[in-house]
Amino acid sequence: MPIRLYNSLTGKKEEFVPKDPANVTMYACGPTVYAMSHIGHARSAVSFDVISRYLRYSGFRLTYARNYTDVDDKIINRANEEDVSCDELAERYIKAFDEDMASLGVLLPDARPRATQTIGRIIALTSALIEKGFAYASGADVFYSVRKKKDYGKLSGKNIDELEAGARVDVNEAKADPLDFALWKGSKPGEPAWNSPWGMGRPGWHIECSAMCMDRLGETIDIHGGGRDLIFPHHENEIAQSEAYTGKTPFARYWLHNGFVNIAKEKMSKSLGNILNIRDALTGHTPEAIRLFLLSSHYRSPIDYTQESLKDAENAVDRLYKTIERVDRECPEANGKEHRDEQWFAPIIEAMDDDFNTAMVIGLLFKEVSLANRLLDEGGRDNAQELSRILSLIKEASGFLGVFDKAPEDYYKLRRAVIGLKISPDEIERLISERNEARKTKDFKRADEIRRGLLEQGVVLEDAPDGTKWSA
RNA sequence: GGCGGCGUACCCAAGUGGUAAGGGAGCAGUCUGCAAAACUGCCAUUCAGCGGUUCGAACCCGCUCGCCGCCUCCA
Repeated sequence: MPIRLYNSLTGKKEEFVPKDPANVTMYACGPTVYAMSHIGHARSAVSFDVISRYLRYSGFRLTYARNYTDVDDKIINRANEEDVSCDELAERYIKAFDEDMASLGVLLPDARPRATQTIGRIIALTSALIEKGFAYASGADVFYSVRKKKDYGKLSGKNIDELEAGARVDVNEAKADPLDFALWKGSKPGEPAWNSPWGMGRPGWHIECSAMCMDRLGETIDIHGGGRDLIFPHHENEIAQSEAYTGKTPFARYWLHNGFVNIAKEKMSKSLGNILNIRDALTGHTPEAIRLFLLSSHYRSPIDYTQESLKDAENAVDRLYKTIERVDRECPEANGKEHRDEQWFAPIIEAMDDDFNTAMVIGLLFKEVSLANRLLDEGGRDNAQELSRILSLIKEASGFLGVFDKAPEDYYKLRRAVIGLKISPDEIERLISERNEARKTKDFKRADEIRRGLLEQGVVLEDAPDGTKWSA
């Protein structure tokens, strides 16, 4: 079964046929590093992380690049506000972004180019576009002329005349046409600047991605991704300038765009003050819960972040690890045996092949979790074969989902740290013994008192046939 | 105004032509000293509404209503 994916360029789900299956290329737009990254950045990164993992899982040899845009108006403004250099500011937020991604289990892309390290290529591209007649210098600025390429608008479905009528574009006398966009901007004193044929200056917004992309992956790539909002103007402009430069169409064979994360049904925005940083989301929740939350909907759908939806994800992760732990305990012989069964795994592959339908995969996994518990209730050891199959299945899927890949005890350790459990495991064990003494002498009042006390501190007790278990 | 998307149970969410996955919540039962967890059963004759195509539609077409995104920086 081939992979099918939704291509924003054609508006259809298409079979994925890479240019060269032995060397698949993917580029995802990374953050502009001027502030802490938020849950929306996390969604984009997690989506393309899963896609890259799955392409590799499917047998493609993939080169995946994700950039940092580290020169930009917003960075300059912020750096001025804080009275630090642009480099220092960018460096700080690149580091923070990397840390956030690592905690969410996002693997490092093969290449992580920075705009400021690709200036030579940007200048070369800009010069070439002028030579080819697609761009023009105006003072110290260089603009791309959108009307020069007749298929401008093919990604976003816009046409130039309607955009013109929209009149929401800024008026700039230096431009021949209000819709033209800057490839190169002459810099004011104090701004980051590089020497160029047009004087000291810096790149415009869209050109850096074309440059980094070509630099790392070549003139035609297989997959180009990013958030939905980048379709216009960013990706539209990337297509225009790249195709004008190379003369090759298409620049990217498949365009993939992830949906937004809304906060309680509202778009995150500075004016609403509802931007949820990854770090804030990470206090009080395990990274795995956040990742599961993000993967519980299809990557193209909008999702709504609420306290409750996170709690749901948290419960689901707990349920899964609790079940794995139970299998380990009640049927140890199920563990360790690799039991890859194509037949049983087929529905999961089918779901992933269908435009990376992680929500479906998660549904299928939880069906297996229910089955595992039922088998254990019926007498685990008789079902070792079946249980080991389920364990293998979860392990296999966790490889590309990036969740459910820990040992249960590691997960619980992390969870205790996240919720800030004050009481020590030793103290808990001591109280459990005390309670079990009380239970033996039928002093249930005392026993319940201890249980209630622990519950108030976030510790839940379970009296199982083979002893009392606790969890946070 | 232009372009695009969405509307599936109390909540979240798959399913896109063959008769409604999964999770959470809730209710009842098994187990338990009581709980918790797990399991079992119940919980959408129906997929915003109305028409149409079809042997058959949540899935295709048309219209209506509602919500949202992009068109300006944005993941």
